[in-house]
Amino acid sequence: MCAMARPRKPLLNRDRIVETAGALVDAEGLAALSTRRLAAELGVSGPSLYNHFRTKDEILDAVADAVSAKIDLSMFAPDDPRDWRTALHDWALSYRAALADHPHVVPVLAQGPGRRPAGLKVADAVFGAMVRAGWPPAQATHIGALMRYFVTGSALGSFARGFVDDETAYDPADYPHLGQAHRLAEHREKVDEGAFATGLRALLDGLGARYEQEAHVSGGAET
Amino acid sequence: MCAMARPRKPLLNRDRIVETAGALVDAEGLAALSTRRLAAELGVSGPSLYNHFRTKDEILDAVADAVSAKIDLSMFAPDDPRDWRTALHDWALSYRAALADHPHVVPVLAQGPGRRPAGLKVADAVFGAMVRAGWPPAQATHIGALMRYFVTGSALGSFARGFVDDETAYDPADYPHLGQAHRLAEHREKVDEGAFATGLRALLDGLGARYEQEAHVSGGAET
DNA sequence: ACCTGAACACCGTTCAAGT
DNA sequence: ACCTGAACACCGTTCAAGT
Repeated sequence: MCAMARPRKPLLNRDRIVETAGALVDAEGLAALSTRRLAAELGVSGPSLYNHFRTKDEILDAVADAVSAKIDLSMFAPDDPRDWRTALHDWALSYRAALADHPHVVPVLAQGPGRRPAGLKVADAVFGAMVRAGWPPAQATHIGALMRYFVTGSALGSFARGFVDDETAYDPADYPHLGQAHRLAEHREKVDEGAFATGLRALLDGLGARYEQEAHVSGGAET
Repeated sequence: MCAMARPRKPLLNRDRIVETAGALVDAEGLAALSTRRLAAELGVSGPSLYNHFRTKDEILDAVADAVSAKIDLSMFAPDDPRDWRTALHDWALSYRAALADHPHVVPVLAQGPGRRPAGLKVADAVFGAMVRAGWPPAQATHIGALMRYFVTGSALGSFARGFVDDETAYDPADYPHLGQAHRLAEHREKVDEGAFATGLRALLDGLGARYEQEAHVSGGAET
């Protein structure tokens, strides 16, 4: 056959690597992503990847950022009609949906944006919108942070999936109130979505009360 | 020297393994925990660990459960005077403090209790207390879940640490509102604790409003 | 510039062998 | 029962060599 060294057309590029890595992580989890396995999937040898990324972690960062890029930020645009409360609500749903589609990537995203462009765009958009709505910068920072806590926490640890689907696992003598815990696995989605909806509503109600109470009169822009 | 095969007194036991593994993870992170490294730290050879744990993951589970065991649950005791709102608040602080002491273990804990006894005790206590306070079981389940989302989310991704301490990292053309983001690393703790306090307060205020609104009269089951 | 195979220093786990 | 060294099938990454 032809001697393999450098093809005239590159076999690899960053996009193809990120796409394949993402598919692998989605299908089999973070542990399945090894440079050798990924390279095999791409039809090249392991070290080839290092012509396009400096480390495996950089590949994983790019995969994570591709997930962040799917989060809807339109509600934070200056000319969007939604008030800050509705904007946060709609954003949280889109945020959670993006992570729920790629649960294995959540541990990476939960660590914060770092230098990932799409992750930074998200942080920038929510901060800017909250300040425009009248929140003091310190509070706007807190809101961005606490929303991330809640959304990534909910996406990372599906509550119901956190219990084992095995009746004998939860001895009533040890855990008097967990009699039905193994049943959680059955209606997993309902529990997770219910808990998320309840928490989001409580969070926004609580923030709303604080907003009104603390009289955010504007010296400049107003709602 | 003496031929090494089986000492009359076992060199290893589960507690010693878990303790050393926890110290290693705390000091150098999850990636530093390898069976060979851990064994070396314990003065034995790698395979010895398999006499006490079936897999490395089981060791990690035990390390995580030791962290859960440090969470204060006294506020959920039936004879404790604290109302449900105060109990949730105090519990959240203790919960977060336990995780903050062992940040590298949080990704494991965030996955849910599984079969870990201390993790299950936590879930059992909060669920029991919420039902006793008058919440319908479905809502009590949601409360346990959403509190875990928020606390693990906050412990997993320190918001401020999620940004890079490098002024050039955040180009104002790309992120118009992140001008001071690199400064977050400076007052890291203040930001993280402020965001946590703001979120916890909003969450409890929101739940409180819902509790009153939905008339949880005691004396029997309620919708 | 971009790919290769060989090599280095690691992994988790199994297993027969020792006491 | 509990530890050992050897072995298996893996890792991430470096590097000289090829085109």
